[in-house]
Amino acid sequence: MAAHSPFLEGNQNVQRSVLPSQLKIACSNCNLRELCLPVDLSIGEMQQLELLSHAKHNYTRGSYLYRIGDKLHSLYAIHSGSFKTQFLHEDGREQVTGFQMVGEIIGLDAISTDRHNCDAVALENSEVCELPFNKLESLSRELPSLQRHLHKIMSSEIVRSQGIMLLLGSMRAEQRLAAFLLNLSQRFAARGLSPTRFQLRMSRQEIGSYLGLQLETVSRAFSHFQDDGLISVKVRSIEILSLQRLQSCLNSSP
Amino acid sequence: MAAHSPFLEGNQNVQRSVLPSQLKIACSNCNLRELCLPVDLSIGEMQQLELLSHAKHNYTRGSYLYRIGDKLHSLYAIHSGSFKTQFLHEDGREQVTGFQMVGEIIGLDAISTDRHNCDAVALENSEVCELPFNKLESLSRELPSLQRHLHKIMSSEIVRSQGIMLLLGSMRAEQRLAAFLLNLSQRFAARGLSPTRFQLRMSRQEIGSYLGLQLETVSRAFSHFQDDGLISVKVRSIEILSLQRLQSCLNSSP
DNA sequence: CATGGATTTTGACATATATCAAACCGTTGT
DNA sequence: ACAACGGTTTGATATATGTCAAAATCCATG
Repeated sequence: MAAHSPFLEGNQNVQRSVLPSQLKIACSNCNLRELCLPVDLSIGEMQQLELLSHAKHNYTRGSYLYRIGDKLHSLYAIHSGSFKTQFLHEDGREQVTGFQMVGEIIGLDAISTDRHNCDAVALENSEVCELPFNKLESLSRELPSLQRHLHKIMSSEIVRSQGIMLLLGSMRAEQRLAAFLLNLSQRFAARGLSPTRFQLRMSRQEIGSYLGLQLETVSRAFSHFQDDGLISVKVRSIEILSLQRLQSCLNSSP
Repeated sequence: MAAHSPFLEGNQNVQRSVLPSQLKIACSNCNLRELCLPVDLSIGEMQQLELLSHAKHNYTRGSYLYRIGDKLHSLYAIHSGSFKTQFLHEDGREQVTGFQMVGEIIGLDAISTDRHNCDAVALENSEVCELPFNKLESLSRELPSLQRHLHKIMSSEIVRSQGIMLLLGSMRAEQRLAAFLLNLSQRFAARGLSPTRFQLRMSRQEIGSYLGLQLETVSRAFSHFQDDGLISVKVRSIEILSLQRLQSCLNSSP
């Protein structure tokens, strides 16, 4: 989706040198990548922001970060690990609406109603930084660049959803899976991780739910890609052998 | 989706009485329903907000409010008429991502990249109020309730998209159409218009694109609902005969 | 009021994906 | 090491929806 700029990363101290046009920082206690990186803040402002996110919490695989109906207190910046968000259908079935990884912000769904509209579940043991939403709002009233960036994050989420609507509405199984893998690839790349070899932290079931497919169809699509030499999968480990050829899967006509 | 509260509507003058807890207003030159209604503003603040939206523009059926790639200048409050938003696929096909009607805000997709990520096309002759985004941002820095509400509007859009993901990912043709009609019904109801008799301003093709179906499938679903006595359709005119029975279509298992 | 083009409906058929079922792993715990 | 269990793969079949084609209807225009 959105192009990511290169960045520095680390867990060193708070003080950073301010680089010419783009402030490159990593928060002392949390990689607030999404929230901080493109924002052009002074060091003093950064410190204010960091004060926001003093609380870091751990979540074990399968535990809930929040549940449908929970009151909105905070947004969360994922410091390590990953989550899924899911709607719960009246009739019991669930639909995965997204997978979130390191550096992404989770919880935006709750702002409209003051209550969370989906569940967020840890896919592995994970750490999140809590960003009390009231404080975020008041700080963004003082810092126009933070305000703008908060708006951008929300708008990105809208654009992301629209991309998935496109995927669900007009792509077939293998195109969907290709799009999904390429999206993961880009997100790993943007974090300086390998864009071709990574772990799938979610089950075939969850991938299927996200892509509007049955788990068997997902499995078959994986097998097919493998037979065609596009990827090499071993259950949860995947290597993309040709990003280019995978990309060309997206442009098949019907 | 979100519950709508009752409201007053009209094109009278600016001055309004402030009701106990909820300010109920209609802007003098634009029904900024989405933007104003749930916001608890003083009359002075209201006037500031109205100053924002002095520009009202007309769009004829089929004309573009904005196009993919256009620079973000403003959000738009629909004063009359309706629009569709659509993505354009690389390979030329388009996917409708939403239909917007009176009182709704359009343009939120552009904030993330400073450029519009979809086309917005008038479905009929329509009027919009322009809300320069810079002014909206600076005003919302001064007015916390406006800020909060702007956030809510964006978040609602996120939740709306997630609802459509659910629809596209796990409902079949007739369930999708039922959900679509019920959603329209609610939105008409919230505007004080008939929830059971209204015009469909979009083609079967556009409905299909939005619902991830072919136009023939949409047409067949309409016919089927009609045969079952749930609705009465005559091309673009529809009457819902039993909201309740239509609603029960949503809960069929597979 | 008649004509022509676009939209919608209906039909027959093809196909992608769902569904059901069984076999195959990989992991966990005893 | 073995058993037990959940997740995954693979196979056979069913079905909802897509596709193609023709007829019917609507709507704009002269």
